[in-house]
Amino acid sequence: MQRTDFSEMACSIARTLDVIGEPWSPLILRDIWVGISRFEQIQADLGISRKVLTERLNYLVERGIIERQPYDRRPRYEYVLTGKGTELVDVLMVMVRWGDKWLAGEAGPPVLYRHHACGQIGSVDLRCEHCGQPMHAADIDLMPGPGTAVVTAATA
Amino acid sequence: MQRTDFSEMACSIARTLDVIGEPWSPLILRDIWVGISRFEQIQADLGISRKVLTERLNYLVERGIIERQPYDRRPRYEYVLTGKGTELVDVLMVMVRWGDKWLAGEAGPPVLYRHHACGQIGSVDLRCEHCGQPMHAADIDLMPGPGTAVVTAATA
DNA sequence: CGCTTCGAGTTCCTTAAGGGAACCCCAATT
DNA sequence: AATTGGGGTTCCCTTAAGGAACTCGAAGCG
Repeated sequence: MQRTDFSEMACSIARTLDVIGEPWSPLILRDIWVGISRFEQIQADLGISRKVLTERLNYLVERGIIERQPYDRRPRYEYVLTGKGTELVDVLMVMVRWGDKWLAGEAGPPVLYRHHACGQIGSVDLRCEHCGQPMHAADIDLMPGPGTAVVTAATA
Repeated sequence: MQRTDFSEMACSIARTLDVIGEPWSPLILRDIWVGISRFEQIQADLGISRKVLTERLNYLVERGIIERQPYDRRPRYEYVLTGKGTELVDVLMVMVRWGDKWLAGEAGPPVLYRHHACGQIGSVDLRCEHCGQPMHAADIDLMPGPGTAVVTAATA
C-alpha cells in the first residue's frame, strides 16, 4: 500500500480523514449537498478526472456517506446524501466559515448561507452542547477516553 | 502539475482544502494543537515519512497556520499555532464529533473534551451566530455572495 | 430497423507525489 | 577528538492523479 491507512488509528480525526480525506472527496460531497448530484454534472462542475470521480463515488457509497439511486428507466443514476453523509456536511460548513474569513480576500465570500430559523445571513458558530457557551480550541482540556489505544499484555 | 490546484476556485471549501487538504496536514495540526510540536515528536507520533513531514510543515508555515520557533541555543525548533491556525482547529473539532459518533465503534471515543467554561465532557455543537438555534446542512439556503465567480465581458 | 445521442462509466498511458531508508549538518557533551 | 541527538536532505521505488480515448446500454429519430 502506498498511502498510509488512517482508518486504524485511535483518533477520530484520522478515521474521518479515511472517509473524506482523499483529494476531491469534500468537494464531491459539497456538490451533492447543493444538488449537483449526477456523474456528468459533478464532473463538469469540478473538472475532476472521470476515473477519480468514479473511484471517489464508489468509496463514499461503500462508507455509507451517499447512496446511488436510479432516476430513469434508462441506466441513469444520481447520488444522494445519507443521514451519516448529511451530518458530515457540518465539517464542510466550518471549513466554509474559516475559508470565508481567512481566504476570501477583497471579493468577499463566494456563497452566503441564510438560516431558515431566523432568516439571517451568516455563519455557523461552535458552542458547547451542555452549556451553550463558545467552544473553540483554547476552551477545552483533552482527556483519554474509553477507546484510547493501549499496549496490551498479550501483544507486548 | 499533477494534483489539481484548489486555491483559485471560487469556493471556501476548496480554498481551505488547499491549506489543509493534503494527506497528513490535519493530523500534524492536531499534534501541534495538543502539544506534540517538535519534528522528531510529530514524526514518531504519526509515523509519517520525514520527507513529507518537512514539506507539510514548511507549507503550513508559508500559509501562516503555524510558526517555527527556536527553543534552545542549539538549532532546535518547535512549531506553534498562529491565530489563523488556532481557528482552523475548529474544523478538527467538528471532525472529531463526527468520527466519535460514526466511527468509534464499541470502544468509544479515544479522546474526551472537557469544556473549561462548564467543566462538562462533551462535543461541540453548530449554532447560528445570529439566533443561536441549531444550524446544520438542512437548516440553510445557499445564495450567491459577492465573491462569486462570474464570466466578465472582458474575458468573454 | 438501423443510426445517433447521451449518461455513466472503463482503459490506458504519463507524470508527480507518498513511503522509506540512508545520509548529513551542527552544536553541545564527555 | 569522538559521540549524541534534533532536524532535516537525498535517493529510489511504488502508487495515485490527470487526461484523453474508448465502451456499453437504452432511448429517440428518420
